[in-house]
Amino acid sequence: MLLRFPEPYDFTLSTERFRSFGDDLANRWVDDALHRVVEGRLVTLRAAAGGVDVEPLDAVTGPVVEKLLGVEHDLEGFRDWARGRPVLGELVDRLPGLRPPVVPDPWEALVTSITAQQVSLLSASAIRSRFIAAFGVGAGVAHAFPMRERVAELDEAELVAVGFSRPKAAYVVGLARSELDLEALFSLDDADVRERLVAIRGLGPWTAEWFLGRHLARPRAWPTGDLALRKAVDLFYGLDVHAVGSLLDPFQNLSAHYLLAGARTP
DNA sequence: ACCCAGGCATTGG
DNA sequence: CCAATGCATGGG
Repeated sequence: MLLRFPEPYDFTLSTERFRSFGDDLANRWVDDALHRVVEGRLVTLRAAAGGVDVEPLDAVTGPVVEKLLGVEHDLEGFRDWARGRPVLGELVDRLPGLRPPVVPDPWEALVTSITAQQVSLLSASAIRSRFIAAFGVGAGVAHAFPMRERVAELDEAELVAVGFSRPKAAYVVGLARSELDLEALFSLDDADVRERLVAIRGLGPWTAEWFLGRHLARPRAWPTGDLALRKAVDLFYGLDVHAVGSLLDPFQNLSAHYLLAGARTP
């Protein structure tokens, strides 16, 4: 069934991330389609004229898929704002229809970020897939991301066995066992979200900022510590990432995604 | 055999 | 308070 997005929307461009950095078993790119488990059922997303072909599309999968595909981003506002600007004006023209995907689940977003700390995204996705294969429930070509409750019961050694460093294994198990209500974070403002996250061991400024950007889709998220973003900012502006952040207000989040995508495909 | 890759906590000055 | 260090894997 067709899920429509306002034009311009380019599914293939928007999902390029999954292909260039390695998908994982919970977000699997096979046969020109993205596969993900939603409430125990396999859902398949494929490019289609006018939007995305989603199978099955119903009251349960619809909202998750819309969130996954970045429905919360104010892409129209961003494009209007970018028009006539030196760098982003050119990037929105060069990358029409790029609507960055969002991690639909907060627990998955945080664990995914922990796996990606310091190491290459390719290496992170390899480790993550072994983790998902071991502790997530399979449903055809994809697996559900391992549940927080399950991970809370694991021994750290079980995570080390799939490739986590010892510190990261402790971070993930500690987060799972923590009192933090991840679903409640969406009602807090950006500063309070950062504060709550950074208070947990293993979640630093970089992870908190990508949580704002990639899970909550907050417009001002701007991960200044991100190595790739620093390089992209230097490439396009020749300026420090902090200085550029204020120039991009209030569209830092979409700007970051466009700068990163633009730097990848010159 | 190196070195780097979309961090973070811990330790030592 | 800032600099140095360990971490584990995948790719070059």
